[in-house]
Amino acid sequence: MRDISDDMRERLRAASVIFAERGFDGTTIEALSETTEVPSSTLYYYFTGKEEILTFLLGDWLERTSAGVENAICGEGSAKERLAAVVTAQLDAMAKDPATCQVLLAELGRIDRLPHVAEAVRAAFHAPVAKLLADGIAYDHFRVVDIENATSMLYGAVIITGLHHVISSHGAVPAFDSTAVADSVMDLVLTGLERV
Amino acid sequence: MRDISDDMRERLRAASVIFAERGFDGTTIEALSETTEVPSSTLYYYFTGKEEILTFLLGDWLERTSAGVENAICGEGSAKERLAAVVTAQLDAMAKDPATCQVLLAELGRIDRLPHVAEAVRAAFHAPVAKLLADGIAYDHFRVVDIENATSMLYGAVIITGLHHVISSHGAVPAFDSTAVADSVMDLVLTGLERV
Amino acid sequence: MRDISDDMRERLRAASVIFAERGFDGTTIEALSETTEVPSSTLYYYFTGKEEILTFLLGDWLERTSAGVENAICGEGSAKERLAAVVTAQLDAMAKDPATCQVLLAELGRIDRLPHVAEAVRAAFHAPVAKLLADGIAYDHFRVVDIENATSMLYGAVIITGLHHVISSHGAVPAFDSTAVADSVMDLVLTGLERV
Amino acid sequence: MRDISDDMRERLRAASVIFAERGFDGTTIEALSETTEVPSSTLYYYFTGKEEILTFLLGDWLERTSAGVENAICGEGSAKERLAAVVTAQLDAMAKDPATCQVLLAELGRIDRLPHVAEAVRAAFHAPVAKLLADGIAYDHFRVVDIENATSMLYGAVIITGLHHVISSHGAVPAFDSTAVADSVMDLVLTGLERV
DNA sequence: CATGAATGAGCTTTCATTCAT
DNA sequence: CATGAATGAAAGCTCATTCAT
Repeated sequence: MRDISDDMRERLRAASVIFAERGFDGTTIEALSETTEVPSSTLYYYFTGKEEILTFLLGDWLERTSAGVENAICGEGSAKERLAAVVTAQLDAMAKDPATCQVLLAELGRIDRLPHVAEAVRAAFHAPVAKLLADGIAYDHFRVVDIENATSMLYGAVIITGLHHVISSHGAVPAFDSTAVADSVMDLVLTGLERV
Repeated sequence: MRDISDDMRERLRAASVIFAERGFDGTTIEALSETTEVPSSTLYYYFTGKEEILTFLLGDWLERTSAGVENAICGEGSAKERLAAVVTAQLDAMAKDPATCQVLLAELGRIDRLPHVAEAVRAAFHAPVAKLLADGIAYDHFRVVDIENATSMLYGAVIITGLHHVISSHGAVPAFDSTAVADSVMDLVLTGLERV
Repeated sequence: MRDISDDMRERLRAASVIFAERGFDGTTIEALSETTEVPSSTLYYYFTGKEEILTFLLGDWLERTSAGVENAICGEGSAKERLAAVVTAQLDAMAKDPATCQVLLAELGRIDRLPHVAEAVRAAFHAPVAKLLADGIAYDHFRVVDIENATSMLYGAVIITGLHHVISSHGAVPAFDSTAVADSVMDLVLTGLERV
Repeated sequence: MRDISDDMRERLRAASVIFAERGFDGTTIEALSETTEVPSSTLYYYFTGKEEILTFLLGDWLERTSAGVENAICGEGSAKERLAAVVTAQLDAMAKDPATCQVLLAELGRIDRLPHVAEAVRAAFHAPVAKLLADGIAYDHFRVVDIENATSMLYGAVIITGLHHVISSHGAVPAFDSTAVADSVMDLVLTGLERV
């Protein structure tokens, strides 16, 4: 993958929408070429193939997401507050770029074949949550739970709820109010369903 | 789709594995033909195409899952107990047929294009949970929460956690201990993270 | 080809229309099966294949046409009168069964590969005309012309004019007034264009 | 259809022969590819399919034929002389490119599905003849006849006679002496059969 | 005798990818 | 550096045909 000029980066944004609408295999290079107005052979000049374009788009988004999450995790506050900030950052990234987030989730099944992306997802979604759960337990703010399961559950709750709102939004940007959804998520996650 | 003989139904089971390994688009009819030992033209005799085969497999599994869930929801016990039973039934279906469940989740992004399947997923996963949440709130066993979000979260928590264990199991059947995972899920969902 | 029962013969009539509408290759056995309400494997029981069905239909029609033409040629009257009767008989056969006649002409290009049919066409169209031309010249009723060319021309004039009317008729039966068209054809053929 | 380079145009000539030998449906893209030495995917790059290749070939020939006919019709001389010139031009085009002309006639039955070609046939064959018949009648050189029928007859006489000679010639180029055949045709058409 | 079930053979079509310019 | 032109490879799909019953 060659260095991507800012202009090219800009044009490529539109490619996410095509991937989101048609899926990876349903998307032809020609379609990407038409949408981005970059000749297909030029796409090949910059990328080694369709998969690398996908990787680039996902990587770009995950990088930005990671940055936001990183920010949240390093902030002040208790584990609980920082966890809320992390979830908000994750949902915010989804709300702001619904197309890319939809692609990511649609291609979850393919992600094992894209180790670079899998690692970035781990870095942006799993790792911060796992860390804060551990911190919270260590500092006695959280109950002692199975961290592995809890991380999966939180990851699942966040992305599926986010995806639900992304799909319901039919392409609006931002797709939903990330703070409100994050509050709703955190409320359940922290307090649980049960009336005590 | 013609009537599927029992023999055919049996052979088709193997197709799920191929779909799980390679994804829908990565799976060729020829591959299904080789795996099932049914000539590709015979597959076309029974199904209109690859998509109908996928629909059949998912439908088959979702039907069985629905049956288990239906059973759980109709049982005795409080909303809380029945919710636990539902989650256990869902995770149990996943553990017992990891390949099909993996296919389903890998193709979540495509599911809008398969309305029949989308409806079956709703019937097997969303609807029962939404109903029990409403019941639990009505009978004052659960706190008042946003049912839409809570349903998405629970759905996400269950399937992503299940999927996590399915993938970790590398093809073992059953893929994981569904009761143990269900307990873990229910613990967090009912009580929440926060130490009180 | 086995003996065709009258019932079968009756049902097969409808097949001409399909051949006429879709052409030989565009017609599937399944389409013939549906139209005739004879199962495709039963068609194979009676015929060796699609081509034999076509041959049967054309042969059937050509036989009837030949019978009419034979009648005309054997009748009383001068070569001129009998030629008119032949042309009328040919056009009449076309008008009465426009579908089959359209198939015949659409498949003219294939006819060399169906020697049996080619021979029947010769018997029903060329030979009678050639014979009457020779007779007419011999009896000094006709000018001396190149019989080969004149036969082709007359054949072409008759079938193309007939086809023109068949196509214009859009499926009506009879497709046109064969006597009127025959008069028109004979007028030109006998007298020529030139004002003398 | 993309712009066809001269080289491509040259290679495509050979395709007519295949179409003539095997008919449209009997001709596979692969056969065209082998004959023209153009890879089948390249054929698809230039044409949308087999039908467009046929259309191109027929269009090419009809254009040239039309040019010759146009020339004849615009020439000096009486309607009679110009009609003879038109018929000669038509037969000459057939003699010079027997393969394409054979394809055209073999696919006459399909021509309604190729409106562009049907129109070109009309322009090259019917229209000029109809016009000259009308002219000849108007200037009192021809008897008053039904122009519609007479045009069909003349069209039929010309193409069927031409086709007869094309088939008899077994691929020789030119396939026959167009002037001689045209004379023969015109003799009959102008003077008629009847001895007066 | 007639037919439902099954399939071998093969064609059209698409597309990722290359490369000369 | 960027791209228009070209193509190899492979997939989906159709259908004529067979045969056990």
